[in-house]
Amino acid sequence: MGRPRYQRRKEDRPQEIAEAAFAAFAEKGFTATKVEDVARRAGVSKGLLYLYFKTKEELFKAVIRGVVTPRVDELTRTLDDSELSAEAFIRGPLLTFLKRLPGSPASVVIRLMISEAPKHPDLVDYYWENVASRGLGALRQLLERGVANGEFRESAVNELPQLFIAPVMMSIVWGIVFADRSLDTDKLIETHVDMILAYIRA
Amino acid sequence: MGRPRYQRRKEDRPQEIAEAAFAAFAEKGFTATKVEDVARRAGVSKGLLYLYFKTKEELFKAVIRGVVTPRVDELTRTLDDSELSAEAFIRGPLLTFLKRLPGSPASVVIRLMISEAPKHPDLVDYYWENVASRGLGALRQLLERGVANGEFRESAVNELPQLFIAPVMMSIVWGIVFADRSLDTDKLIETHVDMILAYIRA
Amino acid sequence: MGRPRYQRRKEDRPQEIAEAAFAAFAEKGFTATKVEDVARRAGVSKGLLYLYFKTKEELFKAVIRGVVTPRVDELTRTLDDSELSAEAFIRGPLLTFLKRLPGSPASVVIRLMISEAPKHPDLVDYYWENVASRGLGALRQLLERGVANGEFRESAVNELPQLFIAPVMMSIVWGIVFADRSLDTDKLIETHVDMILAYIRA
Amino acid sequence: MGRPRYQRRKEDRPQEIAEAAFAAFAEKGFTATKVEDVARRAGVSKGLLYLYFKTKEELFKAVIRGVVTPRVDELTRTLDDSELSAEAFIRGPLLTFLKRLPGSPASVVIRLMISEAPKHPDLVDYYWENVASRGLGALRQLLERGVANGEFRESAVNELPQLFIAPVMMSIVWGIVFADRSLDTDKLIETHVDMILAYIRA
DNA sequence: AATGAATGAGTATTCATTCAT
DNA sequence: CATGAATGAATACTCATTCAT
Repeated sequence: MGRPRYQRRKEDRPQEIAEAAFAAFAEKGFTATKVEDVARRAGVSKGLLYLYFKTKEELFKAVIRGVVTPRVDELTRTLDDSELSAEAFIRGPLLTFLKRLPGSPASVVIRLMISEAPKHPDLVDYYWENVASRGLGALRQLLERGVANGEFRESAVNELPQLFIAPVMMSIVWGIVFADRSLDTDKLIETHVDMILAYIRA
Repeated sequence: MGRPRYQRRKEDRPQEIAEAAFAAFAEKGFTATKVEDVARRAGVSKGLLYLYFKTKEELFKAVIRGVVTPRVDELTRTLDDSELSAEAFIRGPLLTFLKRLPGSPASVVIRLMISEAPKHPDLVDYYWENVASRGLGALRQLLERGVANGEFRESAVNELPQLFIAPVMMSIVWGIVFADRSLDTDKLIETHVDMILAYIRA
Repeated sequence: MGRPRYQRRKEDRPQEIAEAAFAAFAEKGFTATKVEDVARRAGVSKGLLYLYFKTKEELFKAVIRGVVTPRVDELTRTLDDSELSAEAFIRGPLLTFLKRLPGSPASVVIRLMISEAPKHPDLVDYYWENVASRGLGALRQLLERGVANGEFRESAVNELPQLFIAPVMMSIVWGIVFADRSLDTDKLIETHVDMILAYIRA
Repeated sequence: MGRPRYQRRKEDRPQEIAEAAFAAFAEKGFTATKVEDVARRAGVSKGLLYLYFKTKEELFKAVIRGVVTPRVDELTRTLDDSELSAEAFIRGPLLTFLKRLPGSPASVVIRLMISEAPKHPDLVDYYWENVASRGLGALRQLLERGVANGEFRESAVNELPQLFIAPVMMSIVWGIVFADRSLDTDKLIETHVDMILAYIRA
């Protein structure tokens, strides 16, 4: 009450609010989350929230961007840096990355995108440009590298990098809908990657 | 104006209303759909809607059931009837069935389930019992038949029939989020099935 | 269902509906009673009810009149017929009559009048003319007879026949509000009458 | 128009709203009063009303409590303080108190209790504990004091303190139903008290 | 005469947003 | 900057009443 936590500076405020909002959206979804709850969670008044975010929608978009951008940067950085063979990269860093997704904030973002996409076309645009097309592009590049150095044969998989994502999406959706009815997510993804590699190996 | 204000059509009403509701939910989701809109779409007054469905939630559940039940019945009937080898069945009727899903009402149901699951646990239960577990059970049976008559080797796929569904889910989610940014859904599913068969063939 | 009960004749219908309405009003009050419930209770369709009573209000008024009229007639007849001395009459038939009121339909009518009076001035007029003023007039007459033949002294009671009714009203209101928290109604009324007689005896 | 649309007055609001609500309930009863009307009367928006009272029912209960509590406190205080003989007390402060009731807010509360009792059992409980049983208890005590110091004889009145209230209730009900058809309330109550005293004097 | 399907005005309640302080 | 009191548009649901059959 009396003491501000962490000697708060005004620069942190938007970030703090966005985090609170993310947590709230993760729990209840966008529509069901009340602006007041977000403010309370952030330890801030409603008025102040509106000082930084013009509307609830603005807040939503900011939150999505805030979560998504660093994550995609991480992915592309990983891909760029790698010195491994394509297969070794897929079995190593990529597999690790994919297996992490279902339990990560990314899964929350996907849930939010699925629920809200129809009402937020500009958010979809943003997501497309900054996440989907970049991610798929990176995957495509990886596959092409594999073909170029004789590891992989040409195949339809080259044009459908979504195939890599499919079991991740399956796991995420399963988690959203069936929460408690457990599915061995790791095994699903591993088997899937194994299968792809068997299929495209030269 | 042109039409009579009063139109007795007791038998058809529930069905008509449910169809209008399905269309509305498909467009805007459950929460964003106003009961009044559903009524208008059905060419009916709000009051009449409430005569047949006690609450908006009841209506929702009825709609889901109405879409889901016949579809699942179709699936299990298809599986039961078949005289084909497991692989022939997968490449034939099953592939056809899977390829149809992304453009079908099923995809709407899945979107609704994803958005509303957290608020409708009983609906999830219903969906689990009548769709998910039955569908997965049928797939598992099919794979076991393949193993039994020497077509398939024992493998992880047997325990993860979700792998069959993954590209369908991917396609559906893609369609929800990216609507217009086309994805060759058929090819995705075909390639995926091809890949699975190559993987599990004895 | 198939057989009409009691070989119903159309002449009885309004009466039957009114009785059903009275029962419903007694249970839930006027506002809380749905026209549909009345119709169901009467074993009749809503449409037919509206054939006999133009509005719910009409029905209400008819019901009040139907209950009230015969009861008042009984009272005035009792008073007119009597050959007894005033005190004997009071201790006998009148006391009996008063003690019966709290458990009788009259008490329902009073509850309804209290709740609905502000919205039904014409009903109040009817009630005043046919019940209150006639009843009070009869009581006044009785008291005057007692004075005339030397039983009672002149006193304020003559001008306030409401004093006779007071404990009855008290009992009725108590019953409405406290239903289960019992009050010995009979004793209350007896004591009260005893007290009055002691007070006015010459 | 003239007044500012915004008027911060946190402390007073609940009180102001409760008063407006009391006035509205007094005029039209609970059910017939629209929340919007209460808000308008209080010069406040619907939303603000709901900030202070969670539901219309809550508001109702708060109003009843607000009116009832001070009045009962006044009564019990009066009784406790008195140094008078029982009869002097009855003819003095008690008579004054009783004569005031029919024109006071208490009468509104009683009307509301009569109309709403069946739907608000918890309100009845509250009323019983805080008004009825306390009031009757005080009266009983007073009568016992009179008996103890030889002023009064033992009589049924001791167990039926409701007898004191009867003409007050009669007056209140008369006022509710017949509003304009005047009744000399004061005289009714005075005569009644006179009568009781004559009856129980030792 | 009799039915009950159909209507739609009416009402409690919620919540994003504003603005006096 | 910061607050949270205040606003009011939006929405699910009810029920007296009508009218095609």
